[in-house]
Amino acid sequence: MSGLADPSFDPKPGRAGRGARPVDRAQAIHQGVVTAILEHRLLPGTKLGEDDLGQIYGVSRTIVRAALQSLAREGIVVIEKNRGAFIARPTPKDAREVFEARTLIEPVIARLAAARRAAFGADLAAHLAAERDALERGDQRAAIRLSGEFHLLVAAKADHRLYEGLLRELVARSSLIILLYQSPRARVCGTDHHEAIAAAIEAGDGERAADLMVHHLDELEEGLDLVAETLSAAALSDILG
Amino acid sequence: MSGLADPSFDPKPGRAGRGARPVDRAQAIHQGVVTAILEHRLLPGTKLGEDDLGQIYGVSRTIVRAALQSLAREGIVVIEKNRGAFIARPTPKDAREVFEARTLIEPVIARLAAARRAAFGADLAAHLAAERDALERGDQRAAIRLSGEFHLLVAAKADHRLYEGLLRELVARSSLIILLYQSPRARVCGTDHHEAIAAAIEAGDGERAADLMVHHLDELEEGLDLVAETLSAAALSDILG
DNA sequence: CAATCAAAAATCGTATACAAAATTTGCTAG
DNA sequence: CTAGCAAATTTTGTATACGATTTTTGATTG
Repeated sequence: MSGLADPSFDPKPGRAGRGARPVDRAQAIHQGVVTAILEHRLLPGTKLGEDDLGQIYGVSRTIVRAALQSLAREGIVVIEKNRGAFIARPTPKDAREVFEARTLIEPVIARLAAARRAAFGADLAAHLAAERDALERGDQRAAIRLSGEFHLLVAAKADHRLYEGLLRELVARSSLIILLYQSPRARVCGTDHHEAIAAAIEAGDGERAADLMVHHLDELEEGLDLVAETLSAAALSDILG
Repeated sequence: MSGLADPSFDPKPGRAGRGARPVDRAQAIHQGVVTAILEHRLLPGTKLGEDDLGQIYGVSRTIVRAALQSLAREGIVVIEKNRGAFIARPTPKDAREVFEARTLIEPVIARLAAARRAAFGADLAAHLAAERDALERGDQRAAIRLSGEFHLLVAAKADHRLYEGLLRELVARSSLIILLYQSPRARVCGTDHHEAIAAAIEAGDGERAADLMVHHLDELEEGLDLVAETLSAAALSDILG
């Protein structure tokens, strides 16, 4: 039906026509696509046809267009003139830039979160429990998504809107990067790092939290194989050759 | 005709109907608004009516809408449901966040630029000349805009797309912040700081460039009066009371 | 049988039409 | 003269229509 891969495309099924709140439909589509990316259900290169999305969400192309443009500005979707919208394929350079930015910003976020730990509920603990649970249940998709959302949760606690919004974008892009470049040997990220970071934050030890965060990100990046210059286009012929 | 202030609204006049390249019209509107903000011709709170902009640029509301959504995502325009789009009014907290982010990112950018100084033309020198010239001519608007563009020029030299795009957003927001909060005593920024930074970059001294950049930003921020909690809404009644 | 090219189908870009909401205007009453 | 309310106007939200571009299909030819 669409582009390179079709991972049984179905972000946020059956959510249409609810009476609760007719919130911004474009936002709903945006959210649905991002979640699908976070769960590795939408793969890089997948085409997002305007009519397709419109039909899935029961809205006109006008709304879909707004959502796609929004996604494009975040760099997780690429719009090619007169050709359509596709899930982005970050290049190795993109990947390095994203991780460099995260390594710069996230320790700062961790410090801020640690400084405001009074405002915490049991949110962090609850999240970690959910992460562990998904891992034990073998729910790979939820585990991957939750792993990314941990970072966003910390950012939310830091009470810094700008950093939070920026990180949201970076995490989504990271998801695509990991999907494209994670080397075979790299193990699925456990919750150990997250738990250690959470502990430092809740102890109010900002420096330690920041250090652990940097270490965590470095290890994540080391698990990538960013030499494959064009895994992108070459892959298909390699697989089937 | 429109909102709070109407600074003889006219971003990019008479540029329509050129034959050169019928590039993305939404991009043109975006650019026009940003430039107007950089030149302090568009003031915070100004309403950007869809029909108004459409008429000015000779396009339908569809295009205008795309541009406004793009501007809104960058935080320099606020869209209120069923009320329209307005130039944003950054709060003091917004202002602090923006400057904190700039203080975090720009020294890194300066280091990157210094490391790649081989790729420089005489761009930096030419820009500084333009800045000086505008200042001597007394062209306040050009001077303010060029001052912001200096930072973007350095970022462009750093060859880091992500940081460059992010800084573009931060600089535009800074322009609004300065307009809203610059304390009366703060002198108009001269070119001294920029010249020193440029010199360090061209000498390949990344550390010095980074230090100077931080110092420059700190001084910029110190020139702001961020205590006025609601200069925004209160101002009008204060002025006329 | 492979390659080329033209017609057909699908998809995007943009303008416009209509409904919903907010703002403005103008009238009336106190 | 001011306050409050209702009609009229303006403006935004969304769907749809139509032209332009790209992609696909299928036939034709070397």
